[in-house]
Amino acid sequence: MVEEFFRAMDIREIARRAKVSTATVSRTINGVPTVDPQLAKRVWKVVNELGYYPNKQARALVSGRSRIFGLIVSEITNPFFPEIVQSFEDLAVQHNYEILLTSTVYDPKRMELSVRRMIERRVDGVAILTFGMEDSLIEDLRFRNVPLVFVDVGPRMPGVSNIRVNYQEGIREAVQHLAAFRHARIAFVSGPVTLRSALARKAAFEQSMQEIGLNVAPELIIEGDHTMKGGMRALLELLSVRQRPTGVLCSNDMTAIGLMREAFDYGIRVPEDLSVVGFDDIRLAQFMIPPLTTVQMSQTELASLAFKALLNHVESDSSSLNHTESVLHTTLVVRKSTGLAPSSVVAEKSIRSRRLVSKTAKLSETSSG
Amino acid sequence: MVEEFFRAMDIREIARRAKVSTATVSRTINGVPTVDPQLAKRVWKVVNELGYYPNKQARALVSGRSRIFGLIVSEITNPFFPEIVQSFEDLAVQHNYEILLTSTVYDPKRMELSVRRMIERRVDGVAILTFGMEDSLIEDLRFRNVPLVFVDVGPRMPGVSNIRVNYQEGIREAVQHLAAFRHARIAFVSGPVTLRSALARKAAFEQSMQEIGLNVAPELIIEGDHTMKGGMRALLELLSVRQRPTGVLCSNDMTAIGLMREAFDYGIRVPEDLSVVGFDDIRLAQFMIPPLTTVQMSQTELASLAFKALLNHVESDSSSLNHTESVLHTTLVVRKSTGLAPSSVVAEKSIRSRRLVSKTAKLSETSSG
DNA sequence: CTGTTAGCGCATTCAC
DNA sequence: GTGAATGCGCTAACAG
Repeated sequence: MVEEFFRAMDIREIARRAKVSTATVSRTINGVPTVDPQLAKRVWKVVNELGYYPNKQARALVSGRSRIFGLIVSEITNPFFPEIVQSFEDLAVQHNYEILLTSTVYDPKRMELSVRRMIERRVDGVAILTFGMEDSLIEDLRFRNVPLVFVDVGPRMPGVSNIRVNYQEGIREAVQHLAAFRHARIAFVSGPVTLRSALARKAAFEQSMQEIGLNVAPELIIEGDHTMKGGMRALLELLSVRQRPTGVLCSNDMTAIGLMREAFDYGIRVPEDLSVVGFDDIRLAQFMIPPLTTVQMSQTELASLAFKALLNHVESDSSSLNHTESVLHTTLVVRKSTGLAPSSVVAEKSIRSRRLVSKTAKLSETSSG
Repeated sequence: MVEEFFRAMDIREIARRAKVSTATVSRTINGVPTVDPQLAKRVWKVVNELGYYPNKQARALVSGRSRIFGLIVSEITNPFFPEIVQSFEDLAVQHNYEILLTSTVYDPKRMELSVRRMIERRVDGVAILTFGMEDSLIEDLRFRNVPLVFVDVGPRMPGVSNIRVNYQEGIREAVQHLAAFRHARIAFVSGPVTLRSALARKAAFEQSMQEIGLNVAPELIIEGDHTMKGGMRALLELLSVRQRPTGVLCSNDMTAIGLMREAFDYGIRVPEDLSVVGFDDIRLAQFMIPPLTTVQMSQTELASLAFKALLNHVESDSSSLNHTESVLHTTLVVRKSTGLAPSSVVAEKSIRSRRLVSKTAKLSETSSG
């Protein structure tokens, strides 16, 4: 059997074979109701037989809309993002959009490049989830009328929507949960102080403590960096403090995970010796040992709010001059990394500040060195 | 100050302002060397002043190449993938490509839709990382001359490249590592039997055991499903066996993590009571408690091989009729989830098959119920 | 070396 | 209700 050689199919070819004009083919495919059912049937027949798929590049060119939304994240490997990307894609599929995903990997050049790529592909809108962006880049986008949506850090201007996160709610719950468990010395491991979102979490912590008359000891406020390593370092700092905390709230889950990991190495049991609370509720949190109690900031909802905001912009006639402000709530999810505070005597006793060195540990160091 | 209203910039506008033809603008921007430096300078000046970015849609239309590579994964939230996506994007940026990421979420409809989206956007190639794909869909792609690259499961045909994974290497290392630690009863938790890659791992395990004269007990071969839940279930099955294993090799890291999590709940210590080895070496593995010994299958290298294969196809003149086969090696990374086998007496003693129920646990169940 | 012209594949006027 | 013609923004002939 001789296979027919591949010829790039186009609307013209369909038209020829269906014996109609290209305009009719276009109308049929796009569901314009004024097409004669007879002709439409002929067109669909040919389309299906030939497996014709319209060229979206061409469509975009003539229609002026690419049906692509940009999604800028700081790093896909940050466990906070995959969940968002997945939800965002689900919505994109649903609305017949494509998503152009780029990551900045904390590199200003890369961030600039991201924006450039978005513009060159003529995206219909951009969701920026990097917790910060240069004004000049925002200007680049806005100058070209590209609708934008930010989380937390967006400017209040036409064409730019914002999702404000209510950190206070969840963090207050976390602090009160700890207090209910008799914790009085509660530490906080912040994110990088350069991040507005990190600062907001810290402020929420401090306020929540004050609300219930708890003292926030300065030596119990540690600056982390939202990484696991940062969490590990934070635990070390906390160990060196004269009077140790019995509970600790972390600015994100990765920090909490790193901190728990280090605690394990030092023989500090969670939650018996130390209660740990995270923030974000990444999927991983529930699979930690023990499962992490954390403040949930729904990634699904975040994605949904962002997508809807963008969609709203492109669909509104007012040429994207509107601007919405939505708010994302946070709430505590209690799992097993928090428990009753140890009495201070017991606490001091049970915290053995020596590394557990096993044969296995030694072997590992040898084989990796 | 009155802002100049935005006018869609195009090559014609640049040409007018620089007092040259559109062809010259095009040549300049594309670095064609035969342009008079004087004119080029004038063009660049205008381009920079106006912040002109070429429209890639139009470029793609006329050039016939979109400079987009498709990347189909099964689920972005599977920790195995983000690392790959990141590496793939790094390469894309480097080579001036865009990536169209879609996930199939184990849904045939969605898989079909993925392929359709790829075709409609006229991608220059597709990397398929879903460990399986319908022949008819492959045919759809190949019929349109879209270069493809598969991992493990690709057909051997022109225009289709394959990355074969050498599972044997790493798994043999793992088995021998366990054997060196005096483990004789070693269990294996497989992936879904419908997955070729899972089957290959299991076969590699069995062969590795036989090579060193170790018996593989049928009751110690458990069918998992590459999820954490599956790992949890697997541990339960292993507990019910008359003579328990002292070591277990899992078909992927998620399984190992779930298994360890369940072991924790049952008071089974890793590695003192049970040595656990994973497969994949996802980033998370090193942050487990204890850090997971696992067989590494480099995600970075996988991404690189895939990208290069695609690039090779589009750059070769032979209209993508070539076909490469590359191999991805695997190797054991020893961390702390493996140790000396307990003597069988000790093993039975230390495995306490009762759930640890604490007040915290109760609280958690209450608050989530 | 530069400018003019003709499409790339499609949606959309405008006549009929 | 349908078709012929125009143009989206750009590159690649082709002349000059």
